[in-house]
Amino acid sequence: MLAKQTPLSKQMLSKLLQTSSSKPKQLKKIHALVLTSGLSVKNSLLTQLLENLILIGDMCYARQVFDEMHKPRVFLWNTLFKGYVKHKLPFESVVLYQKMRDLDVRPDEFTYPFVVKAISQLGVWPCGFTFHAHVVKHGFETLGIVATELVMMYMKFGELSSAQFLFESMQGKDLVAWNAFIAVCVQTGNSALALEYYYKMCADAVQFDSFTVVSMLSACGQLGSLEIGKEVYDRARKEGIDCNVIVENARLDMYLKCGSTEDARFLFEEMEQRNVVSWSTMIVGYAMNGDSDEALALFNMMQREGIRPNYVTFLGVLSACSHAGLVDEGKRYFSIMARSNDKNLEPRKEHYACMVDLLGRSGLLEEAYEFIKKMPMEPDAGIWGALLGACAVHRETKLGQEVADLLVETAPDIGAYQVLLSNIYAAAGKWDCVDKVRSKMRKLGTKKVTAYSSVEFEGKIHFFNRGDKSHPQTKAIYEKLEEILKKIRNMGYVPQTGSVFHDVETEEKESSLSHHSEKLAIAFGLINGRAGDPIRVMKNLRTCEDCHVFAKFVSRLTSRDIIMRDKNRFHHFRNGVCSCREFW
DNA sequence: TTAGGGTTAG
Repeated sequence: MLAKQTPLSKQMLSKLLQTSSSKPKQLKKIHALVLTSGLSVKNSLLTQLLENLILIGDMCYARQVFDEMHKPRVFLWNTLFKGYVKHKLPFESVVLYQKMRDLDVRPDEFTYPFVVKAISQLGVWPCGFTFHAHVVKHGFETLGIVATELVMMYMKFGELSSAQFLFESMQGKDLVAWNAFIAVCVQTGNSALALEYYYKMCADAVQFDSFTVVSMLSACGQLGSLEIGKEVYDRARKEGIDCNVIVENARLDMYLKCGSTEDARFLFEEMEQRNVVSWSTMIVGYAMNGDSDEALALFNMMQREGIRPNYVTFLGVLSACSHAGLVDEGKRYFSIMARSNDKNLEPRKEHYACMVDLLGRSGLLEEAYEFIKKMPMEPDAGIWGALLGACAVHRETKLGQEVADLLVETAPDIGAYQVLLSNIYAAAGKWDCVDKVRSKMRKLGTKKVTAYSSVEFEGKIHFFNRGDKSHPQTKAIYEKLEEILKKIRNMGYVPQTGSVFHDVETEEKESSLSHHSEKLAIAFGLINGRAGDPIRVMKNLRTCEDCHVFAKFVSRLTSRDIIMRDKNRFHHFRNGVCSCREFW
């Protein structure tokens, strides 16, 4: 198709570029033709080639082509920045920016949105500060789009107050700026702040749209606020906001994250349009809520309906197998992925982590270890963490220690792993080793996350820490707790002081065990909620064994369902039994 | 001829 020696006209080359836009080999040949064509319009052809290369993601080649250009204009620099952002190559962006400065090319209003986003991706805080200064120097700070990117950058760096300050001082914020801020709050785990700004937005009479609704539903899912979530959606409906499949998927997810599989299923059946995200959300949600049978049934139904699963769907399927201890099924699904010709279904690290979790939970620790060794990619902290978790469950001190040593190399500052290791030692009664881990954590300044639980009541979320006495109803809560403890002790409840899953916090005296955040939250729920309604408790960390036993007894004593979401999964307590069947 | 916002997983 490509003539070898005859020089081609610009039009022909341009046409060729259009038709070979996604064929790397062809692009290379055309590139050579452009260079030897002797045409005076090389830059416009190279621009076209550059765009094609960015499209197919060959950023190295794109950079090479860019470097061959004669004095590229700013928009070309911007095009390359855009490519780096798209393909998440922030470091290359910074290098390019430096080159731009060296060559005295003035960035324009379009440059900074890309560059600031690149810095967000890079995640190096001092860099963010420096780039903000550059933006100010070039006078682009007041530009809405740049300011929005800056706000998002600060938020992603965890600089909440700076982000808020910047956002507040933005003049003439439009809907997109509000949505961006609310979305980034949710993405960074600051859902309560997102809620606050949603109310502010309403107070400022800014009309929200479907983007706002999605972020809010997502925030409510994170917070476990079923009431607020329903309220936001109803309001959106009343105001005539278009509730497309993305909104409905977000609503599905909100229901599932609040532990209401009934609401989710009802909606799922009613939905006019369902895509792979809808199905995956349901499967993942069922797995999270401990209904593995339903998750797998849905997966089969999905295939019968000819919906192609994606890698998230398989994460849900594998996690369903893991929570139900279905080792053989898990292996079978994993091999379906491994054998698939679909490049998108190749098992990723997360799938390997799921398999390690599945094997490990079922006590097949050696097999899990072997599985890791045979992985085609370098195991990361998540993989070792899964094995360490399994070692904790099965009190495998020796392997646990080995894994912990490896983990310290991969992820030295993740407190959760240190806590797991110390739990392993504690369960084995090796208190001297426990002390060693603890003092190491202190020395390294490893932060442990403070545990808290929350309950939503009348559109407000009530938070509790361990031994919390700040709630207005403190007196009543503690009295209720004492009353229940007395009653369930008579039913046979014994505090589980030597729990495997005890967090650093549970290491305190037994008296503090009885004041764990989830117990306070349950007591609060018993005082305030309507009889017959389930009590929904959300916990930011994994729940401890004692609270698990406690909740079982309370559900039997009071005939109320307790739905507790911890960091990993749900526990639905009913009449003394937990849906997790002790498998967590 | 370019720029800011949304759903599943982590």
